[in-house]
Amino acid sequence: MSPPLTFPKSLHLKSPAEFKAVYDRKRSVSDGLLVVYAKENALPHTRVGLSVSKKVGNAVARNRCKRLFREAFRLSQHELPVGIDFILIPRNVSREPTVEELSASLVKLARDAARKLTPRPG
RNA sequence: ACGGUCGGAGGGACGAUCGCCGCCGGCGCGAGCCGGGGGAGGAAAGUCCGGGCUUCAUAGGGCGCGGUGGUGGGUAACCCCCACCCCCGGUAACGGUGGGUGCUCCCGGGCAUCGCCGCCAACGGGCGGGACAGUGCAACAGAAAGAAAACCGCCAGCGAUGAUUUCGGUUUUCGGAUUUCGGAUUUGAAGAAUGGUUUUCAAUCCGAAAUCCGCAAUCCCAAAUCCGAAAUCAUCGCUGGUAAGGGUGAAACGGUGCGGGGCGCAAGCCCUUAAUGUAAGAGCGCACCAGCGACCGGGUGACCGGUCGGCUCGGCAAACCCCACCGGAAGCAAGGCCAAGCAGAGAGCAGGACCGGCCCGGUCCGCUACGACUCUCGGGUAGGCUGCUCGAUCCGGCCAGUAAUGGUCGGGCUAGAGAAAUGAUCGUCGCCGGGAGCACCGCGAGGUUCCCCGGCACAAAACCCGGCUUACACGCCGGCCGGCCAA
RNA sequence: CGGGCUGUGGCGCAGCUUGGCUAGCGCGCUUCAUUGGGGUUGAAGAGGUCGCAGGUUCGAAUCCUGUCAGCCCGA
Repeated sequence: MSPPLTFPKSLHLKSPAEFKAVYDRKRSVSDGLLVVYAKENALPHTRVGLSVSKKVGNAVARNRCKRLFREAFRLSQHELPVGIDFILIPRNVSREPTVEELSASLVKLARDAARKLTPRPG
């Protein structure tokens, strides 16, 4: 039995202070689709925030981008490391990616970021 | 049916799975769970206007600043909407013209087309008050750019100069000499270093003028020079008149047309009469058009129509400005409430604070101190709720009104997020474009169905409304006008 | 939400207030000369819908209105 694939507001990053804390941790990884910032949050779950600039397009294009990001996070949240805050930033504005591509990219980048947060000596 | 033009409404549908944000009901101490139902637009956009709402004070007067500007309505209000007035633009059609081309014949027309002009359908555009309140602007060109004159020109008179003609008068006509001037030739000299070339001087020849001498010397004719007078013409100057005209320019005290006949030398008189006047020359007279003013009529009004007068006074205020009207400011990050936090300290002032351009004026607190207000400093810091969607609301009927819109009756509740929801992935259908063939219809061009591929716009609430503007794939509907065909 | 600025050759700017004078300056570009060649230098030349649309005016880069794009500031 798989756990529910919900995405309530408690899993959102909201305040500017929370965003600033994640950025100040300065741990980021990226590929052709995404830039991911990460920071430990000492909570029993993972949270996520979205940062989509005006370079993406008008309001319709930005909303579309954020919805795709949220759907990718919702569907793959149980494959991600626990207890970390992520910020997702889009790259490669020219083409709209699919949810499957975003989920695969997000899982890979989240695990890399988690490894960067807790570097194993040796 | 075609063409032109203007406008309106829409702008994917259904289903499955997994999700997001409110609401209602039930269960649960609670976290939460279950069920039901709702969840972007015509422009939500740009933020260009106007309001509601909130706070400042219940938003008052003047100045300043800003805005609006035909008239009459509508509205909570408006840089909005409706109707009308005026001006400008305007294609087709129509009429005119006869420029180009083609065809035709009866050789000059006809027809077709293109061009130009006029009148211009629906329609489009207009920050559409005021230029005898004032200050300004108009490059270049032009005599002159706003005020009436100056200037050119024309006319008259006077003067000067020159030319021609006429008249009158003086002198001369042959030869020689001198001087001056002009021309030609060759020679010589000098300068520029030489040659060439050129300049100057001298010599010779020719012509003209002045003076002198000789001859001739009576008159006439002719010619030439000079002087004087008159006339004409040309140029210049002065004075006076001026009422044609002045190539320019976007624009120059408006434009077009006409001005008869008879007698007489003339002045003048007579006739139909509108037909006069000057030394000369029309801005004179009349008619029409434009404009102005007065009166009459119509319209609530902007304004329109008619008659008369005969004055003819330009443009730009989207230059400053003047007039009329309107506008207090800030904005939901407005504003209100709650919880939490070790919790204050010092100073200033008798007056302080506020009305956010200035002044007047006003309001509140306090008036001799347990208070009000302001400033500074230390520590700490964290937010949450509300405002938040029932409203100039939506749908339908009826009534008033040309319309915008208003009234009334009935029904409905229709998103409320907050790092910000309204979605993601599929399936079926729809629409558009393309492709290939099977089948069917059709003589044929072609059409219908099935199959495959691609596409389906512009754009997302952020307190809420009314407008404006801009963007928009695709089809749908309607109004108005035009000519043609038919009736 | 409120306020302001800019748009002119390929690039960076001036001209706008007060409408008319040739739309100008620097760099760049092209050609020619100079050089064995290049640079430098000199001479000549090309290149501008003045963001777009409409209006006012005799006349608009300039004035007015609308619109598009970009930038900045404040809360």
